[in-house]
Amino acid sequence: MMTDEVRVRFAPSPTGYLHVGGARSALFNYLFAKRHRGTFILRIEDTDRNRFIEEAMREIYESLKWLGITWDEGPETEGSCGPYIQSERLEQYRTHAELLAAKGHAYRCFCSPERLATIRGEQEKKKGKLGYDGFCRTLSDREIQSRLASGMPYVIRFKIPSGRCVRFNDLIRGTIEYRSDLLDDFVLLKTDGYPTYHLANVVDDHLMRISHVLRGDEWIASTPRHVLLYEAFGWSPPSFAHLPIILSSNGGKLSKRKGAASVMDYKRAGYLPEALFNFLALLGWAPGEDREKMNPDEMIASFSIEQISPKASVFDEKKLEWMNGLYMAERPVASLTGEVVPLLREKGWLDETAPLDTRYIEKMVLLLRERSKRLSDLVAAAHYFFIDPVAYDEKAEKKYFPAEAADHLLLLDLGMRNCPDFTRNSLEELFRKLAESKGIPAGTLIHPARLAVSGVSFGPGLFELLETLGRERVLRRIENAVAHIRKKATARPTVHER
RNA sequence: GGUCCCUUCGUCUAGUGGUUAGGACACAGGAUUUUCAUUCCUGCAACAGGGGUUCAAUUCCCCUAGGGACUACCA
Repeated sequence: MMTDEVRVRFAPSPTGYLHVGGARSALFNYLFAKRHRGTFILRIEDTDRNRFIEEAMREIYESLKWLGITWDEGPETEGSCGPYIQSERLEQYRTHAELLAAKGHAYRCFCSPERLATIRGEQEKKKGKLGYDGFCRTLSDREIQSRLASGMPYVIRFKIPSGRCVRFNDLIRGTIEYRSDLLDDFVLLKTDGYPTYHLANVVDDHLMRISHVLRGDEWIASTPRHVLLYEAFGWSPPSFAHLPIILSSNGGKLSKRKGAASVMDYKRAGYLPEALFNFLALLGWAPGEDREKMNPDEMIASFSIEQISPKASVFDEKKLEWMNGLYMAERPVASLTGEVVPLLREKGWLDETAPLDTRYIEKMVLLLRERSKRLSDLVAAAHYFFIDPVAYDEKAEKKYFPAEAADHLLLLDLGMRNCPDFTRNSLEELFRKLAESKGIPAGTLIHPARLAVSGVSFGPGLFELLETLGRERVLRRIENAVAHIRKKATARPTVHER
């Protein structure tokens, strides 16, 4: 090793959206790089032309940026080891595959997909070892030349050495051993000239001087192949750490069908990026000291691979909700308002022809923020700030809209009409005094008033709510409610309720 | 089938050869409040099972069970 510089990479393949499991891998790489003042690299592994999805690259970039995970080298930022998109490095892979062939560590294989399927079928029947049988290993030069001359398609396979014990150290689990005889001669370069993951990964990690490979634990079983590849090239392998997967609450994989799976799903569900960042970091990693809510700098300061658990963890959305609530509470109102406005527009609650009443929306956000766990909850609770209630919650109406409530509301209407400044304090004074003069509990006025202005029986403190809504809206809604109650009262005699 | 990985409250986890096995989320109860939410108390709840090693194992070793990954010209 020339240097002990930390260089890590997140290497997704653009086959779809960025899964939260992938995001967590990216996050751990990021935290580790920052912890050691190293370099975090983004590399796109697009060597499968069949599964490539154009849209996916953009979604990956967008998801990472939204989460606040920025890369030091990679697409869009570049760096000294580019290009960082594998389809732009095909020459590199071909050269290296040929190099291995020349050194006797690899060979051309002309076996047809049909033959491969046949031997595979037989192996399955015999329940023996699966994998390529090495048929083309022993082709003579003459046979190879004649097939090449006739334009027969071929792949380049790695020649697995026999009788070897392949050992590597996993920073999270310790030593892992495999017998090389269990491995088959895997493909390095495909018929179409693209490399397989194994080749591209090893070549790039070496060329990009990657010091630590932190990746999903589905790669454990492939690691001995990679180790053998490094050896064949004469390179020293990086350190490895395999991260456990993230499961859904039912113990299975996290999937779109069972709710959310991608980073953008969580954005759409109303979560804040800093909350998801914090939550994801704590899945499989714990800094000790019972600390949970941490900002990125704190996480970076205490991050270490040794503290990562080898155990798969369940994504507990309830806990994410709780944590999101904490971040909602500390987000500045102006910032939260910026997040909420587009969502209100989607709902069609904002008058697009009028100028945006930011002051009003900010006051609303201030009232709703502490009782919302997600942006979507806040928006869901915001309707009556823009739309007059057209109906009232049924149970609440039975409880808070008795016939005499109309008289109470009318008195309040009169009082509020004459209330000099319409602030929470004077409104509260008005309510309390009125209740006192009528000899009734203040709640007898408060509850019907809340229902009248909001249509529901819960929400912010009534007086600040009234102040925020403003006199005009409040009086209009109170009068609507009075009319509603009176209409119901006169209708009642003709209606037999059960 | 083969190989490999994993196993502390329901969930995320801390932890140690001798602890009342700690915290957080969730859940339940209570306090506060004009409602809801917040907040604050309190409670419930775990070392997968079986063998060893040891004066002593949740902790070290082995086995079993359960879960998972890989076993492609996918990553």
